[in-house]
Amino acid sequence: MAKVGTLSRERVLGGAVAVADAGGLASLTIRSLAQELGVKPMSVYHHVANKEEILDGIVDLVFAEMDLPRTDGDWRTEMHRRATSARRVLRRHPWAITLLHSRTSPGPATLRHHDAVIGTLRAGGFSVQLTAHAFALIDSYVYGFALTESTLPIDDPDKIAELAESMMPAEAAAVYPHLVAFTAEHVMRPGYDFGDEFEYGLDLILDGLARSAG
Amino acid sequence: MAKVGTLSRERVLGGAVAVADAGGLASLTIRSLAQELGVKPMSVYHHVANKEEILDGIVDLVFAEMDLPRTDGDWRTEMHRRATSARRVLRRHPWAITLLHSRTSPGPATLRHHDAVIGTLRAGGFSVQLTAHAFALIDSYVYGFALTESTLPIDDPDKIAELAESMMPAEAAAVYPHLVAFTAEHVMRPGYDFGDEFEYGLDLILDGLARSAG
DNA sequence: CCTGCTGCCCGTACTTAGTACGAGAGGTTA
DNA sequence: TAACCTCTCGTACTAAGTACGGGCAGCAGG
Repeated sequence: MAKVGTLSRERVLGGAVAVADAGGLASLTIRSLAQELGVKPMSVYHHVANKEEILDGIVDLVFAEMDLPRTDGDWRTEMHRRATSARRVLRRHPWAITLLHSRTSPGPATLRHHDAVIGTLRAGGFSVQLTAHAFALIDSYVYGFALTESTLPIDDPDKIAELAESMMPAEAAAVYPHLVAFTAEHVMRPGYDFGDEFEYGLDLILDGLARSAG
Repeated sequence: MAKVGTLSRERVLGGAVAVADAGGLASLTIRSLAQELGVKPMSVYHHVANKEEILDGIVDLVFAEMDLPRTDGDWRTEMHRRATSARRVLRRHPWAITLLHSRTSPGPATLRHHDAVIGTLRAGGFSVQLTAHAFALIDSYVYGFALTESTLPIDDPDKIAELAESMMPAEAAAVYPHLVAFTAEHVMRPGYDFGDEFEYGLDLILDGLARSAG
């Protein structure tokens, strides 16, 4: 698509994010990436060793987009802000959610992010033990929520009712009575938005942690 | 590997789970699956339409392994049991976690599972609204935790310290002070096991829900 | 007992993807 | 000007999904 100046590692990774955003992780191939960058496939390999390195690189780019909590701020405010930001970023790059966790070589932005989270909790008076609890709990929730959310046809609540209906033929009511009733009474109501659940869970978790932190 | 009798959809899906368990999702190819089943690649296609259908199928097999909550039991006990079971199953089949959420056509075991969860919450006195909250919260936590856990070199806590050390060169202490300190004070302690965090978070969440349920 | 149908298995081959190898173009330095 | 980099790309090999059609085995009806 856009071809400006020379290739570089930054342009390669930026292009990779653009391709993944546009067509999902599966559409990110060396060839599609090269086309996006206006070069031939093998040119890419002068800036990254292999595709793995591209994946590691875009994961770090995604982490870089998330707000860092401030160590000197109120822990609860900061945790809430960073969780909300993380979720927003993962909504923008749904492909990143599974990728984040399949990579084992974290980049600098990733490490900086975790450092800030731990630092904020410790500064907020959390013991090492409680920091570990909070870290695991909040992260699991945020990623898990994003993961669940990513499978829904986002940005179009109307589609959800449609989808739900197609998944639930009439016979289903006999076999899955609770699921069908729940869908009818809640999911298919106008104004339903799964994303609204995020705040509830996050607040419940932060309340629980606040109680433990004393 | 094992060749007994004729091929069938069941044997195909069972073989696919075995291959994925042994070598990860990436190792599951039509060719590797055929070899596991003792047949040639194209034979598989007489029992499933394509690879997508295999993926949908093994997701449903995984759901089938999880304990169902009992509608007539105490909601808290049942939710705890099913969350623990789900986590255990996902530990056994780590490849399933991301797969669960990339599939959009749920099978019967999947639907039955969700039906039982919703039914148990409603029977436990949860309003429709609160059921939605609880469902999203618990599931997000369980899947998110499993996702995080799946990236660790499981079943070998000693390896974790080693890994942590390799990820943290000496210079890192200056750039990521909190992360390095936390790792030294907590992660690298003998007896550390990330999996232990699961109970803490689950109890905190169930406590919070119990408070809301009144 | 033969004929033909049907279900299952497989041989062949096409397509897409990652990427090794090495050539060549252009600029830089000695 | 010659040796050297740096970057790009042409060619081609390998692995994977799977379309297409052939062949075989077992069963049904004549």
